[in-house]
Amino acid sequence: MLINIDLQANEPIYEQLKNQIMIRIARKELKPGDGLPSVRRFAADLGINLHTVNKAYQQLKQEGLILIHRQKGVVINPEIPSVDGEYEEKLTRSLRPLIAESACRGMSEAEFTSFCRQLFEQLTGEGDEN
Amino acid sequence: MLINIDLQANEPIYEQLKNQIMIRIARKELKPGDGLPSVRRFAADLGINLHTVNKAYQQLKQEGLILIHRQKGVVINPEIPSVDGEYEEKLTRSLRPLIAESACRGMSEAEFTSFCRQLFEQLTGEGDEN
Amino acid sequence: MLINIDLQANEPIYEQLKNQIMIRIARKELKPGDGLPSVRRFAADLGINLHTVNKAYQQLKQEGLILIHRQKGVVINPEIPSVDGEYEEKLTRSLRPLIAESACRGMSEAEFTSFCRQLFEQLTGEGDEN
Amino acid sequence: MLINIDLQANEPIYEQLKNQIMIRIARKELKPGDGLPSVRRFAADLGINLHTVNKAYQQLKQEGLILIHRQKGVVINPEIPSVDGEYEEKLTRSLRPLIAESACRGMSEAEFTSFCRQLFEQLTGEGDEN
DNA sequence: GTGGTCTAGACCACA
DNA sequence: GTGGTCTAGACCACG
Repeated sequence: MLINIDLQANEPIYEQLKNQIMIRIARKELKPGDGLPSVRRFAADLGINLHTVNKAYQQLKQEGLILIHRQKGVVINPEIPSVDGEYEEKLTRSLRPLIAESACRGMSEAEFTSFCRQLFEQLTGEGDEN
Repeated sequence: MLINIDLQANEPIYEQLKNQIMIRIARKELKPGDGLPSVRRFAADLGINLHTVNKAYQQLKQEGLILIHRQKGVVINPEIPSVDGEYEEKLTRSLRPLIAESACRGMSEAEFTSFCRQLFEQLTGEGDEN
Repeated sequence: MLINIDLQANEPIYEQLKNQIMIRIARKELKPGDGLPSVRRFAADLGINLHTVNKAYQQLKQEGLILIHRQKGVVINPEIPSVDGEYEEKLTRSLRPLIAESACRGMSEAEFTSFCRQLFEQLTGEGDEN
Repeated sequence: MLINIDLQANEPIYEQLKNQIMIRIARKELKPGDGLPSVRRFAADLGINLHTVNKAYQQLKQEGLILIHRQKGVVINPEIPSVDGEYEEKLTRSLRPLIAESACRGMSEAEFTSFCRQLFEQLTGEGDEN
């Protein structure tokens, strides 16, 4: 579990943690059923507070990406819920301002989607490195 | 200047303001050289704090989207700086977590880029719809 | 806002708080749009920690019962979401064990529903006292 | 004894066990005098900890639903105590928040009691369905 | 040992 | 002054 936390960043630590876990799931470095460290263990490893890890876990749990299992501890949900209307709405709200600013700066639709495609491949592709 | 501010949203008000102005620029409802209301005027119109409008303006200025003249007031920058490395970095940082979560939920690259394309068109095209 | 917190009870404090607020909404002592104290104020009044109040508020917000408003602070949601399938499921999960135990002890269906009816009236009825 | 334990659920395992046993009693699948597996046996069958089964049994015993004989093992109490004031109090404490939340969401008294009636029938009637 | 809860005290972004 | 975030340290229920 190589996770890099930037304590100086504006992004809250629990958000960084959430995002890096999601990236690892997308990249299949973390597979459904895989275990995650306990809050205490993870907090110690990362040098952050236990509550901060807990907050990240709680949110991932609520989004259906992980399960908090009474015996096995924390595991990646084997059945991550697929995209629904609610998620599309949320995604739209996040994406719209980014697209707007890019358009302001003269990016064309093709350039923007190509930029996304690149990032997507970079994130999920070459998954066999692990 | 029809601006909708949602005081309940998690998004800070100054961000909402920034985003809506950028959307209007992208949509060409606001064209280079067009004027924006004064801080005081805008704050009064929207029923929000003067400092909040000011914060949005300052950030838009720093990103090069608007110019603040001491006398002529606030205008859309006729020469909005195009995309540079710094902006691409910022965009990447924002986009990556969104892509990661979408990938986790089973969205394919094609679906994601198509989703973006749709939003892009909706935002820039047919600007008279809203 | 007369709220009684029992620090000795098994029920977590934030749950007690949540429940008492919901009871007051059901009883129309708190009406849509009414304000609730700030977390700090409420915590001081109740003699509990600010985070405990915050936890109760966050959960009420997520259930759609309150709004956390950027200016006005915390208010009762004017449009509390009505019962949906998800809520019915949750209600079923809570109710089933209670019904099962009551049935074990010989309560008939009529007795149980009558018991509920009484409680319901006691909770919502005589609402004009305020 | 088909018992389903959900290790991911928020509900403690011993509670799940207690509830499912009570449901089976209510449904007359378990009749007064019927035997239950020994703690060891049950724990092994369910793949859970021995202490967990024991905790469920102890609570059921204390509530008068089962008897634990040193020799004859565990049996359903032939004379389950009927509803008393203490139980009514406990039931009220559990029911009140559920009623309050339902009322908040616009459920009428009739709807709530009808919901309960349905659950009650489903639980006690037609016991051979599951 | 695990997560759940609570407390206390601190800093920051927002308005 | 408000909520949002983070830290630290503590106790308890659960398994």
